[in-house]
Order: sequence, then structure tokens, then C-alpha cells
Amino acid sequence: MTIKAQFDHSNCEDCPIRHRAVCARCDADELEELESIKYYRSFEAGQTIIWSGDQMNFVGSVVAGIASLTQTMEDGRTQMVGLLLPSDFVGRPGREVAPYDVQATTDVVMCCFRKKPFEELMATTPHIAHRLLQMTLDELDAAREWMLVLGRKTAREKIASLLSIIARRDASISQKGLAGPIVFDLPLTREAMADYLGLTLETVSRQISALKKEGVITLEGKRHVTIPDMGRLMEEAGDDSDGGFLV
Amino acid sequence: MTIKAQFDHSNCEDCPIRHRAVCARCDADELEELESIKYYRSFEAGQTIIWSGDQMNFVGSVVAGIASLTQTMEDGRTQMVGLLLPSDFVGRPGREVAPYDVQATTDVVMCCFRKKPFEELMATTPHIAHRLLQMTLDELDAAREWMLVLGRKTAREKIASLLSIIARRDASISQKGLAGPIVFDLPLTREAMADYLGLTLETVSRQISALKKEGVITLEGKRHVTIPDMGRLMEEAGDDSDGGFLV
DNA sequence: CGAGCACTTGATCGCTTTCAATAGCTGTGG
DNA sequence: CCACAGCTATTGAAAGCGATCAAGTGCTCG
Repeated sequence: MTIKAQFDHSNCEDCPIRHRAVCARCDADELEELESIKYYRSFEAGQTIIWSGDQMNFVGSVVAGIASLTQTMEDGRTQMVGLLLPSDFVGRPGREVAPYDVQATTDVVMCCFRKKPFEELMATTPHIAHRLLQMTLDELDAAREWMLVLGRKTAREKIASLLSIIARRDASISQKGLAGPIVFDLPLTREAMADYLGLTLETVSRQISALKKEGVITLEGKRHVTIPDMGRLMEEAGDDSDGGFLV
Repeated sequence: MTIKAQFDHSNCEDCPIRHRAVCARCDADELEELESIKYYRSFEAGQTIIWSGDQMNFVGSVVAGIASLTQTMEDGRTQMVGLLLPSDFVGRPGREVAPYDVQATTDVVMCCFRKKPFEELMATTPHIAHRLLQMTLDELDAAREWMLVLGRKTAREKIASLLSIIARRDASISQKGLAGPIVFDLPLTREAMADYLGLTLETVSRQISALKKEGVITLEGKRHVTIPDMGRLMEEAGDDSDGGFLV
């Protein structure tokens, strides 16, 4: 049974992202309406979900896996501008053409709606519009956080920042605290990390090796990371470690 | 008569940002409600309008002048994360504490609302909530555009990108096209440009000198800029000059 | 006229990129 | 079963770009 098939006949009540997605505020009636127009799609790691410049025929939520938004310059330089985790929304109501490439970084399952019906539903359902505003404001905050990382942090701080963000997200999903050591798998290749951080993949590799050599992180294989001391990592990220636990 | 005094007794119908601000979609009734709770505040260039971490007691729109959002690290490195032009909205409904410093880059006049009454009005006025969603999505696009600039462009391309954005905005406000030469005043100091672009002010100065020496721009004084050939500038910015005129 | 500020320009330093070689892993086919 | 291709990642050496440190210009204002 494929991952997608697990979702195909499930209903919204049981959805793993039910409480975080664009539908989080919806009541039973509204959910029923959404249920009637939703459909699932799955994408393999590496696949492009939407091409920049394409007509956008659907919007939707990431249910499982990780997708990324990227921009590419004519000469091939690319910058990731968004990392889409489960519950994140893809697409912009009211816009015809996709402004960025959307790529599946891991295998991805999305809960989709054709754009027109969704827009109509949104116009009559303040709960959806309100939730979407909230999520967009959160994304804007995240984007501004990244502008500081991109503009002012050193390569080492950039890597530490990315690791600390992934660590915190994993801790929040798995409901474990940030007290003891944190263990997770990197969902990104070195190249994807470089694209996110505005670095080359060689620099990413070197900085990860350095953090490992100095005991800030431990690696098993290339992707399995242990962080013995979160406070230490956040110092390396240049963040105020006092504020970091508020998330 | 101060700039602020010009607005104090004006009504919304005559407001210069009436058609672009958060109130753009409001009908006469809604405007009347807003009118009853609005008040104007003015700030001098250099003044801090809101401190990061402060309680946010009001939200509002920039009516005249330019403000900036900035983040500062513990060691003093700062990154501008938003440039607020007339009609841009300040503040986040539903949030208690300001996440960024808001500073007046030039003299600024704002149309303010106490947060509580505004939030209540927003809950009952879909026109406002809808417009705010639209504006937030636009800001998110702008932030992502800047992530490409910060992460992947050279110093020269960064400067050219900033100039081209200011030039386009000025052309759109003054209703002149982008065909002939474009003339405008830089609203930012070299240091503010550096903070926006993730550079030092020396590098900003050097790159502006270089663009001037090569005839991409002309300078009278330090701030008055002429762009003889917008296509040329956009090439220097690393942008596809085909797409640039769609704005 | 001198202080203060925004800006420019020069010289040097160092971090990140670039170019290049190599290692480790996985899957394929002889 | 092993050889080899293809991919991801690591590591080294050298180059280049922007930062840093420093001096000086031009302007405004008291």
C-alpha cells in the first residue's frame, strides 16, 4: 500500500495535520464541504510539483514529506525561499501563475483542491480565510528570520541556525522537550542546505565537519544527527539562547 | 503647518493612500467606522516607532515617508527585513509583542488605530481582513525576492536590484512609464542600504561609484539619481529584463 | 571656524568560493 | 560476484570578493 493510498479514503477528522493546516478552524459543516472537493496527490523525492511560470490549477496542503520553494536566476544560481513542512499551504488564492518552483525534497503527499472551488469556498468561509491570514503572517515572520540569516550570519552560524530550526521542529512534532540530547535525520541534501543558506555545498560540508569535530553535533552516516547540547548549538547560531525556548 | 497637521482633520475619502491601504476595499459605512477610531502620529527621521519586544498597542498604515523593519543580533549586526512605503501596514493583529524594530527612515506620518478596536472591526469586516491577506501575501513575495538578492547576488547586483526597485516604485507612483530616463531621490542612507542588502556601507559606496563611473547611473549630489537606461540597470541586477516590465 | 555627519577612497586581510581530486554508497549488468 | 556508473559527500589548494581598518572629503549647522 502506497503512502498516498493510506490517505485516499481517510476523512478529515483523522487527518494528521487537521489541527495545524488551513482547515484548522473549520467546524464540522465546513469540513464536510472541504471533504467533498479534496483529492490527494503524491510526488516522489526530486520531482517538481509546480514549475515557476505555470498556470496554478490547484492549491493544497502538504500532508506528509517536505517540499521546497526555489527561485532560479538565468545563469543557474538558485535560492530556496521556503521550506514546506506538513500542514504548510501551497498556492496563492487570487493568483494565476506560480511565482516559484515547488519541488518535492522527500516523497510528498498533498491534500489538494482545485483553485476555483477553493476560492469560492474561501469567500464564504471566514474560518478558512482567517486561518490562511494567520499562516501567511507566520510564513512572513519565518522569511524575515531567514533574511537575517542570509544577510548577516557567517557560514558556521548559518549551518547552526538551520540545524537548530530542524531540531526544534522535530522536538515540537515528537512532543519531546529540548532538555536532553536531540536526535533527528536531516531531510535535506548538502546541496539543498546550500541553496537554503546561500552557500556552496562544499562550504556546507566543511562547516558540518567542523561542528562535528568540535563536538557541537554528532553524526552517524551522513544524515543522522545528534545534538548533545541545544544551548551550545544556539550559541553557535548567534541566537540569544534565552529566547530560543519560547517556541 | 506640520505634515501631520495636514492630515489631522482630513477625512478618509481624500486620503492619498485610500486605494492602496488596508482600507482599500472598504465601503462608505466601513470607512466611517474606521474614521471614528483613527488618529494620526508623526515621527522624525531616525526615530524608533516601535521597539522589538515592546507591547504593541496600535496598528496602522504609513501615510507619508518611509519606515523600516530591522532585526539586530546581540553583537550589533543588523539586517533590514522590511521597507515600509506609503500604504504599507504596520503591526500584526493577534500578536502582543513586536518582533522587530520599526524605525522612521525619513519623516513619517502614520494613520493609527488602537489594536483592540481594530481587531474587533476586522472580525466583523471581511473587506479589511481580505485586503490584509492580500497585502501580507504581497509582502511575502517581496521578502522572498529579497532572499534571492541576499543569498545569491553579488554586491554589484544587490545595489542594482535596490536601485531598480526604488526606480520602479517611483515610476509607478508618479505614473510615468519606464521608457525614458528615470529620476528619483534615494530615500536611504548608504548605511541603510547596506543594512538592507547585507553589505557594509563601504561596499555600497564603492559599488555606487562603480555604476556611476560606467554610466549605468548618474548622480547629482549623493542622493539624486538618474537612470538613463532601465534595461541596462536590470541586466546589472541579474534580472531577466523581459519580465521586469510586467510590474 | 570647527564639530559632526554622510560619504568616498585606499590598503590589507580573511572567509567563502572555485576548481579539483577522492571516498563511500547504491544499483546494474556482465 | 565483482566491475563500473552515478550520485552524494568530503577534503585540499588557490583565488577572489567583500570586510575591515584607516584616512580624507564635502557638507551643514551651531
